[in-house]
Amino acid sequence: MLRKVKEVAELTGVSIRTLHHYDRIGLLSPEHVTEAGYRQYSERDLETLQQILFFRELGFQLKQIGQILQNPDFDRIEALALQREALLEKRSRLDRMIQTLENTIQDAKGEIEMTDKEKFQGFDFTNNPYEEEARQRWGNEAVDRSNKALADMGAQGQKQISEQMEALFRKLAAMRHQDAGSDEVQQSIGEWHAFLNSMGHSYSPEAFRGLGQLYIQDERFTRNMDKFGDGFARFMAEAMGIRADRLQD
Amino acid sequence: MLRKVKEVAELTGVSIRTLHHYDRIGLLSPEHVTEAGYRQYSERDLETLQQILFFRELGFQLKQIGQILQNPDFDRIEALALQREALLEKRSRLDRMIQTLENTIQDAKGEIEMTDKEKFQGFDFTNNPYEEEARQRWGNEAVDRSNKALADMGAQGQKQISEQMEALFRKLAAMRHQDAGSDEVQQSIGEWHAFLNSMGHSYSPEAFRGLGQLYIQDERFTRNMDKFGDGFARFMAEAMGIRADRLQD
DNA sequence: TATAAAGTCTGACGATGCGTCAGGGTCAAC
DNA sequence: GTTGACCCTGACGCATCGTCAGACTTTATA
Repeated sequence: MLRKVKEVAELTGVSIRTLHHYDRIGLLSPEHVTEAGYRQYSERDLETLQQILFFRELGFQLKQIGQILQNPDFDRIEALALQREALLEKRSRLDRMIQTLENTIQDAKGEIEMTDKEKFQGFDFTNNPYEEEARQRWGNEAVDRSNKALADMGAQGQKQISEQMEALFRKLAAMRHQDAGSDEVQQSIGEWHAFLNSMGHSYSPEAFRGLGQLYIQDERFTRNMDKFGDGFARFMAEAMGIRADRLQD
Repeated sequence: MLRKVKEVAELTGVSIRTLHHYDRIGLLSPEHVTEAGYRQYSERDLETLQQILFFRELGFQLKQIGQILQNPDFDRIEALALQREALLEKRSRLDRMIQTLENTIQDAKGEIEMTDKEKFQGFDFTNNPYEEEARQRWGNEAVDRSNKALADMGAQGQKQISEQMEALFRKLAAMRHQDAGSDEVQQSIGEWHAFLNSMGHSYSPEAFRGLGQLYIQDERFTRNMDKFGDGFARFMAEAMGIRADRLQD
């Protein structure tokens, strides 16, 4: 069943102009177009649109959304699950804001006292929902560096991503005999997490740790990583928060 | 205690550039500026910034926020209370989205079936959080007309607001012998609500009805409105949803 | 106290995500 | 075959900052 723009617009709440725009930028081109150039949206197009709207709600940029959707191993159900987590997170941020607001009201009435910091709880407007967590865990510099690296990449014409990854891995591999908990290591791990997130993966802290598990449990990963040096996979896992005492020796 | 930009930025999570911007457009100019031109934000500035961020979170445009804040009878506590309501509303929208998402996951797995409409529940991206309610109650045309009128106003140089209000009142007054529930009257009431909302007041449906109460309970209002015709205040109250049987005769 | 490092300023240009015409074609119904 | 509702493609505009660049000020360090 095919629908024209107006119908889609009414059904979904986005404007016709928005649909045009998404078509133009290649984010969502209707499956069919009549000879006269009329857009005809299929059921699948609607699914895609729904995906787009979810990601948009989460603060992703349209360009990123496009990349995510056309990624060959994009798994819709997995994405939905991730979005669910992110929305829940967003809701708790809202809850914090509401709490802040209620406190502020009492503060304004002179009933309680608030520090300035408390007055802005819940107001972090980072694009990536997990970025703030990352900041708290690893400090701002690492995240900023990583963000900047990405910005430069986008700006100056797509310096190979794998190159960046490898560089980061080599850097980490060089530290593989240090304490996995050391500041230096943790900084780089932070960069790694931020890097993954900015690639559109959006790992929550737990998911990120889960990734660490994978590095040592799935031997395809292990083998690949150990190319960077013996025991590198284990080192990474440890650095990513997998407890050493849970690793079999 | 005065703070410089960086400190404020870190405290509140907004960028320095944003602070510059808000200064430039006159939305938030720091109370003090050093001889060298360094911005110095006072405690009150921070309060204002907090207000701004709340309104921003609610989707207000900076221009509107400016108007609201500099309105002489802007009551901070009242505003905070209104914001609280709006945030709660926003949260329930989020809840609806989460619900939609969870259903979609099941739908994708083939466990349940969803209509297309259901797949987009919670995705209305109107700027004014109450606009959708207004649309449901009074239909799109009235709201659109009102929005357009405002747009024109802004565009073509500030046709006097009071003029618009009066015109609308006169139009309503002309109908004051009709049934307050008639379509025609309700349309105009819809315009009135939308008009108030777009002025930055953001009346929820209940608050709007409360306003109706005011028209007949506070004699300053009553007197003023009855200038448009005898019994106009009562007519308005009724049209705004105050039940006739609660009016003393 | 001199110098470096960190912070700040003011332009100015750019990006994002559409809104909003204008001008013109298409479709369905009567 | 005319009307009215829809649709199309430009093209411009706008809000809200991001992102330099170039220059100045303040703070920390040696």
